[in-house]
Amino acid sequence: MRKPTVYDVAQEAGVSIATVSFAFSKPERVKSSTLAEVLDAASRLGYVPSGSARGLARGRTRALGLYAFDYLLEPSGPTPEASGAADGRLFPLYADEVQRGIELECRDRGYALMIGAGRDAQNTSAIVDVAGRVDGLITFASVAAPEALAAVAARIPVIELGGAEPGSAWPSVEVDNAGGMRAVVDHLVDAHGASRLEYVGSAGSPEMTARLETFRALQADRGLAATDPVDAGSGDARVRRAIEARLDGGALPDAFVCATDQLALVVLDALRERGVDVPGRVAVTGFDGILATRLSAPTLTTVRQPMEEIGRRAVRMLVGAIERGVAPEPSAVLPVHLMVAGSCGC
Amino acid sequence: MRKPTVYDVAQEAGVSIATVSFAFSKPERVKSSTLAEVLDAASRLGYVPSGSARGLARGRTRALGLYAFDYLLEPSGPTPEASGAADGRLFPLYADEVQRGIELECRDRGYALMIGAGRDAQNTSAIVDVAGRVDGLITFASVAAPEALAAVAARIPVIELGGAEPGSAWPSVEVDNAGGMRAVVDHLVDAHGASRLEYVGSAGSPEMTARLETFRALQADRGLAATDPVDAGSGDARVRRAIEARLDGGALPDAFVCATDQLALVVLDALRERGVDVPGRVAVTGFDGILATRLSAPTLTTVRQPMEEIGRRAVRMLVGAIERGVAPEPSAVLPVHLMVAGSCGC
DNA sequence: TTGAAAGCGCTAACAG
DNA sequence: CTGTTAGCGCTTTCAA
Repeated sequence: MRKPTVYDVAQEAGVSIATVSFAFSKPERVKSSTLAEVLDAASRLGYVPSGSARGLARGRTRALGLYAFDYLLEPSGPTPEASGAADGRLFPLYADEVQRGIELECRDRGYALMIGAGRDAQNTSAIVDVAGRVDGLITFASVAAPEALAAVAARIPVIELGGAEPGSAWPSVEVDNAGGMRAVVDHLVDAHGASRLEYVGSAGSPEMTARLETFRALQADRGLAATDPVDAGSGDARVRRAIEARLDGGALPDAFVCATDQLALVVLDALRERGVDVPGRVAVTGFDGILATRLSAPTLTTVRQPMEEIGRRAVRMLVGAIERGVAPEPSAVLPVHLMVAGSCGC
Repeated sequence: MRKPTVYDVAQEAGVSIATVSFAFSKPERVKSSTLAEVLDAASRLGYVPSGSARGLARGRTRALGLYAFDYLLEPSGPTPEASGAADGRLFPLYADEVQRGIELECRDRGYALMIGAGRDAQNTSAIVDVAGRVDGLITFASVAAPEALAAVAARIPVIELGGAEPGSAWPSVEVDNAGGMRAVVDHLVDAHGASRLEYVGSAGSPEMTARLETFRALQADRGLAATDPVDAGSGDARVRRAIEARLDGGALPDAFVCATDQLALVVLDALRERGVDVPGRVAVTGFDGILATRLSAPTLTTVRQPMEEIGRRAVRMLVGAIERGVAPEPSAVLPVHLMVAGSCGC
């Protein structure tokens, strides 16, 4: 007597399977006495409707998918030294905050959230696998192979967080990276008189590219000396080495403008190890506004993204498209805010 | 030409649907040239297999479910005053850390995770809804109606985090609440000579009950004066009021032993508002070991639970049961560690 | 208001 | 190695 189905419930209640189905999906269409009998029979049997069968028959699942980073490949968060604690990922990072927004909005809209993550970033089958189970998919920029995403986007609405490649058939939710970078550079130059700025970061996603390009354009616009960006690569080692090199060569800029908070925290830590005063001798800025920036010493001047709202917005766009049966609305660009703190000299 | 199916792919590749199916599920059983043709046809068409159909036919979904708290009903985290910041849920809480462990282990095991949360805690249909879509379900203690859980547990393996009611047909993953509470009380009494201890917390879940009962038993065993627990209820107001009352009456205990870190942070904050020195005039202890305890002033002495491991263990138990087709192994009890910090006087 | 019956897209015997 | 053929459990016209 395993796994009772509509047939079992129907038999138990002395009705047809159609009535059982109606009893659950459109209770108002069933005579109330019949309804009661069906519900009673169902609970007596411990009936649990099959989501798969329902999804197949309906053609919709009322679930959204999130294809996330492969955590293990991610940096483990602010370095222990920088955060003063021994564990790995102590503070919530950008992706965690965004995911939280997604979870909340899904709950609000009555959708379940299916989280999938492949072991290797460009794994086509993993993303297709989660796509096959949901009515709409959210993915972080540049974690899925574009061809796989294209196939998925042809079937269900897709939203890429942090900017889709230009020309993509699906929209994105991103922030005003250029505006944020401009606010940082303007502040550094206008309020603190900095002129030699060095960028720390690397390309790899539309967001990172936008930040770097904007930084370069600003240097040019303002007639500041162009500088080679410190390529962060993956892991902290390269950044630390680059900082060491600057120190040994005696060539410290007025400020390190970092592409992310995590990088900025590494820079801060590398500088502290060498006893370099921040912001006295060099300023440091971040980008994202994760919690750890408020707890570092000095606190980190950064650009705060509305992370929870990014997630919520993506869900709203998806649900709107799904329920109206249309393509999702065009990409959204959310505003950012400069948060001045100790690391720039304020 | 919407949503290509196995039939479309089969036609495009000139084979039968069975071959298409095999090409995806058991590639080694298909001649490699045929396999190539099928895969090629599939990608040409942008084929995305239907998870619903697959789940229905296979009888398994390779997804696990997590029925979470309804976040909005939750306290919004350490109070802003206590954490010194303006936002709501700034720090990851117990449930967040556990969820993280679940996500990681699911990813490691190749399972997708389906997250569901009802608007009202005892909502039977919401949990049954997620249960119908997955091969195994994890839920936090006391968030789901026992009858609903029982029905679900009769179909798929279920694990309750934080202790199932005695006599439940499903296992739980919990921690050594008694041992943790004993460590706290022993430390307070033996290392700090405290004798008048007041408990802050309330019942409501097996874990909370275990902590309170142990506290009482310890008071009795050690011949300490029995005290009425401060019933925390929901929200901080009652706790704050209780603290006020103690202060106004001049009757401060030697220590407030709190059932959770969040409560302890509220107590800490209420005491600070009144200028009461902690630990000078009264000690305070928590339970859980969330991040915020390391950042409060003073830092909080607490009992650290292996939160990530709790989540991981639950997933492992579930997957083991699913893949071996047996009932899950019996409940697991994980160890805890006393973390002495500033709030007890150390 | 209820029932009969035709799928939804895929898997897995079982044949060939 | 590949094709035929039943289902898997539910929804949803269309009739009654």
